[in-house]
Amino acid sequence: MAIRNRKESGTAERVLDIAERLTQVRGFNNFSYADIATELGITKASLHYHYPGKAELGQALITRYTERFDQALDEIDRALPDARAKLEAYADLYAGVLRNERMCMCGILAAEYPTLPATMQSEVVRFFDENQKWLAGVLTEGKADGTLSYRGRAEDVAQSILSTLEGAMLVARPYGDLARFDAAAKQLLAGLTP
Amino acid sequence: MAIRNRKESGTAERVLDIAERLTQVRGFNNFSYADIATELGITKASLHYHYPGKAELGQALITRYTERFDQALDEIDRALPDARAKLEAYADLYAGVLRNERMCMCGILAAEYPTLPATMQSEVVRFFDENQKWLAGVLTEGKADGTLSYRGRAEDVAQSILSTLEGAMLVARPYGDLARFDAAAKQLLAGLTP
DNA sequence: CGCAACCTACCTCCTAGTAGGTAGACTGTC
DNA sequence: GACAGTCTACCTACTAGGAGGTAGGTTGCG
Repeated sequence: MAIRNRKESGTAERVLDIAERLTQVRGFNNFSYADIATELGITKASLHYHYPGKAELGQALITRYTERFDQALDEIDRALPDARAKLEAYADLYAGVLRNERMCMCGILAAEYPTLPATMQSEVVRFFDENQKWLAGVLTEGKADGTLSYRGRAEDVAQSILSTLEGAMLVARPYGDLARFDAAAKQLLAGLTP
Repeated sequence: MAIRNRKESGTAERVLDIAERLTQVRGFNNFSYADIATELGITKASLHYHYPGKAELGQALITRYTERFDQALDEIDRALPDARAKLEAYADLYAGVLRNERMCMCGILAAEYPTLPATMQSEVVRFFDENQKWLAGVLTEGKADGTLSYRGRAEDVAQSILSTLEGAMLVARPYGDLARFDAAAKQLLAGLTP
């Protein structure tokens, strides 16, 4: 296959790479088309060719992010034996984002939520929903295989886990301190240990 | 005392009221001097009389917020008998903010952290530090009076509690669902029950 | 008077977005 | 194989509007 996959090497995708980083570091409202254009070495007008408006760019951003996250969850499901190991890998997914001095994209978009275009808002909620669904599945599995223990509905515990990890990222970033995140994650896991 | 406390009824304070609400709903970068001026019925130029720049306004915002939060913590300390009740009241402090469809100010500022003026950045960290210090005190007290139980250092658990509550607010807001926050808070408390 | 608290009238810079054009690669037809 | 038409990916040059901020004047009160 000599045909280059445009999706992986083309300008449109490189725009997303830059916009993704800027969003995760500064937030969706705190970078401009000019920032991307300068970094890419093209003009603002060319950006509008690829993404007619910032709303469309934003939607493409979340869609790709969610897809990749889903893939990562699939890989965890395939690679790891028990529910507890899956949960640890999930927390490490978040730690990895923080290691790059970024915040979870949907976490930062949640902070900006009321200012986002409607299309982006529903995608953010969908991201959280999917994560919680996956987590609830892992929790149910963990109760069955005996590697996890909790009281109440799996859905509620899943919400709580998601909240804790998003919050831990949020608070850890101003400190620039990964240990801070790890402490919260460890505490979380400890609370689910049989 | 016929002397009206300017700090409580004057324009400067009303500016802070509006800026505070706008910050907690939309973020510090997502409102303008014009927004405040329009709502207050004065001109932008007058705002600059009270707060020379947005950085100064922002600092005044955090300072007042932190002061009030500290007062609330003092009241909890005075009014409530045991550590567990204090912790519940602390979580309810957050729920109250969410009930007003707001996010914790320092939580939303943490999301915007890299874009904030340096003076505001250190105030945000100070807010978190003070909260964690207070929480660590309550946790130590709870271990002594037998109303709370946890493993590891009180400081680490305090970090974890703060993260969970901030995260629960962050995630609950897009859903406009207070129950979502309560579920996470309840889960948190359950994990600290002896 | 003197000062606090406002005002009008501006400025500069940055924002997303648009209009219209172009080089060059691709495609279909004779 | 050549030419016409079309498409992709960019460009220059521009717009309206909004951001924070400033200079200097006015008003009313102790």
